[in-house]
Amino acid sequence: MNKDKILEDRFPGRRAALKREILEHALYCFNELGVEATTIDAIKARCDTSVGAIYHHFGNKEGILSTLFFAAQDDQRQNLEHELAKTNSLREAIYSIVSSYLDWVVAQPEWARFLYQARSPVAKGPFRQELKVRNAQNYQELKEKLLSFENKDIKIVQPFEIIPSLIVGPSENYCRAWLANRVRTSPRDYREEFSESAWRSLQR
Amino acid sequence: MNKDKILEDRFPGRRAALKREILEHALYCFNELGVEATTIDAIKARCDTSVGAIYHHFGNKEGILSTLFFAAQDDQRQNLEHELAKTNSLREAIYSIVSSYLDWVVAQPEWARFLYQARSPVAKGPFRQELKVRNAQNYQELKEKLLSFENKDIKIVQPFEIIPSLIVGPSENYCRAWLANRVRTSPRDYREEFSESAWRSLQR
DNA sequence: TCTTAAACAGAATAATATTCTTTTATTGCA
DNA sequence: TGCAATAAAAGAATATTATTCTGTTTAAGA
Repeated sequence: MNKDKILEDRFPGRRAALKREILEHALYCFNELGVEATTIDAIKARCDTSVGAIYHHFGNKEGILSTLFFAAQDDQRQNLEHELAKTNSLREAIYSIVSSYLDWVVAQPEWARFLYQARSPVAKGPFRQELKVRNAQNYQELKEKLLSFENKDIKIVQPFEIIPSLIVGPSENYCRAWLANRVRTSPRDYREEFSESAWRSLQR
Repeated sequence: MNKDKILEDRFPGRRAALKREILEHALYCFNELGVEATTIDAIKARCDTSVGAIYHHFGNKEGILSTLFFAAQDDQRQNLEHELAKTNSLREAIYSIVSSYLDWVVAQPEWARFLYQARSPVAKGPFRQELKVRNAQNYQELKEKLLSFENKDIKIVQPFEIIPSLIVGPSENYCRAWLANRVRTSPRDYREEFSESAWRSLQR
């Protein structure tokens, strides 16, 4: 299954089997019950282990949460990077960013749901610094990539800081709605619409 | 001060003074420490009251959270409704939605910050049904308003379910970034850019 | 095989949320 | 005004949950 790949890629081997097990069930609990309502006991019960094992691997609840969060974010970023590398124009890049975002959410709905709800706690918790660094890095890489394209013909909105919001804002908003069952249609079905709209929104 | 108006409008009178006091300080704690890390004791200490008083007014922690959440959401919605009522064309409506959103966030940064971080917990908690109903209502009203405008000349993207995401997605994304200090420039400074971009993104 | 470090278990403790009982203040009404 | 009746508030008692600690087992490398 695809879901497990995110964990197996990052915590490989027989030795980390329980670690992956705990993470998998913790993900389920966080999504099902919410972050605060998920107790260590509930996770323990679901994967039939001990508090000792959980605390050995993660230190505390925040540790489980952050491990999951960074694993998900990293997978999403890798996916984007991979798709973005193929592009050769700004227009292609926009399409690639939007499409890979929508595809990832649809392929990993549980991870995506978690990513949305865990951001705030992680941003406030003991790993906020790591989150900041990662965000800054991702932002820089994206900026360099996008600015590397020459644009003779087309005028793009200024300044750069609003551009990421214009590109992914609508897709993100729709994906949240989809994951919360407020809309039914899969985000993938709107790849064209969101890509083209993003592209139009950038031009001036 | 403006901040208090949200509470005074909804919990008026001398009798509710402590209730407002608790809410005000709880808002501060939730934003400062995060929802889960905020203890009843911390709130109690900050407004120099007793656990009995807190539980008398709100039942439990979730009650405080939900009361704050719905107060904020309601104020934001009222603001939008008020601005939207003045409009007479689709284009005006788009501008009004975007502008009132940006203005509200800038006017009430603490409430906006809270709204973003409290959505998930409320959606999972005992008030999820009320949240659902409110969302459905707001969605219906917006839909009716937007579809009420005739559009002879301009073709708009289909179907309707992606339109709200196209309109507010970018603004929302940017406001989040601003409240997290990832960007410096006030969202208000980009009223024109976000309004025009939204409008362009809708046309096909 | 032996040593060492990691993995795991579960009882003990600490922190936190919630309940319950009592006291005090406020309102509505005779 | 005075008198229920109800709401507000306090804080001790309890229940729930997170975390620590100590001991035991397991696996890897020498």
